[in-house]
Amino acid sequence: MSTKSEIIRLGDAFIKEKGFNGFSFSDISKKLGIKNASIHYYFPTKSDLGVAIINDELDRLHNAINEVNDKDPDEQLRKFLSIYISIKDQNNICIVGSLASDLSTLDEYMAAHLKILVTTILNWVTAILQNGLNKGTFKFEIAPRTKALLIITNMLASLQLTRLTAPEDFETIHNTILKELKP
Amino acid sequence: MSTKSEIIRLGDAFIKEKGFNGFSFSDISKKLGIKNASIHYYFPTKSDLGVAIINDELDRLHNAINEVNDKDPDEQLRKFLSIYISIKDQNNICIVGSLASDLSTLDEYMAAHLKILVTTILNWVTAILQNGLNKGTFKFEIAPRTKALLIITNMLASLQLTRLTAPEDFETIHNTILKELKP
DNA sequence: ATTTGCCTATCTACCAGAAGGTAGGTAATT
DNA sequence: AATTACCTACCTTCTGGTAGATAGGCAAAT
Repeated sequence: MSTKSEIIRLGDAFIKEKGFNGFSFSDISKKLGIKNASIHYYFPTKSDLGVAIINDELDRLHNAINEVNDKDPDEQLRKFLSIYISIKDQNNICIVGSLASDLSTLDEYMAAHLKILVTTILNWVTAILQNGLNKGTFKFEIAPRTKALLIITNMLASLQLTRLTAPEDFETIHNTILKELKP
Repeated sequence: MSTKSEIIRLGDAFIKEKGFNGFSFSDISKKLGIKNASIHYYFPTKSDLGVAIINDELDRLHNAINEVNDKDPDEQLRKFLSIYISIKDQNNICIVGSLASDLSTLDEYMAAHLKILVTTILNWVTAILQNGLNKGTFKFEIAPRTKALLIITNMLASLQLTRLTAPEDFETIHNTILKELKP
């Protein structure tokens, strides 16, 4: 892997572990065995790195969306939920939750790209739910967009919260979401 | 108000606005017109301040719990939800969500006190829901503790997320939670 | 075939400011 | 006399960031 993509990968991991204000260029350069200045060569400012990390996440999200594009809504939703499961397995939190928490410390560029990421997720889940409702795969009484917001907030905050409650709570929430959608 | 409680009040506000790693002693001292060293007089370390802020939140939570202790479950739940509404009105996020996001950068003392705060909230909401279920005020099919987790995660993450989606989303989520509990 | 020159990816060395924190002093209050 | 609530002055480490050097690779011009 190239140095540039290694920097993005490590920055992404640090945001999920410690938050955007919780890591420094030194944290990355020490792990890679390079100097701080080499990171500035690829990313002039920390915000430039932040934007690159968000765009990288957006790329992977688009890949995930395309991967299950022609599958049924149940499988699509499971694909969505599996993203959070793998974050939980690493004892991290989701990048959206991490950056949204620090929103007022981010500059306009990072905020704008974060907004695109959030909108993409929300639109994807809304479409999955709408589709599942039409096909009879899912059953719920509220607007698909609202249901999407409820499910996304459940997953996002359960990553943050269940590190402080019982270890099995995350899985309980995950299973309950699927169960409650069943017709 | 005493300087000490002003420091706690400002620290609390900064955590909700910028996160624990997003503010410094200078941010507080400048706002209060005192010197950094004066904050260290009351709180030797930043973690000491963090613990005091969490304990202060816990005090206010206990007050809120006692305030509606003999009211019906519907009013108790509205009291709980009103806490998030007033945070939203200030365009901030909840302190639990903020600190839980930065969990791995907090020391053991802050983490332990944060855990107490989370547990207190979860137990309170679980009790409200259990009570409402017994009395027929609420209707839901899952375990009260699980339902509490779902509602808390909805509120917590919607504060973070809805700053990036549509402005009315927060209120929609709030109203949906109440509506779905109706028998 | 060799020189010239530019591009890439790193380095060394440095900077100003902010971070959290400490030591010791002082003036007013109890 | 002791305590409280500040202050000045200072320290160390870390922060994001900059300037300029270097060494290798490629590629066109001589």
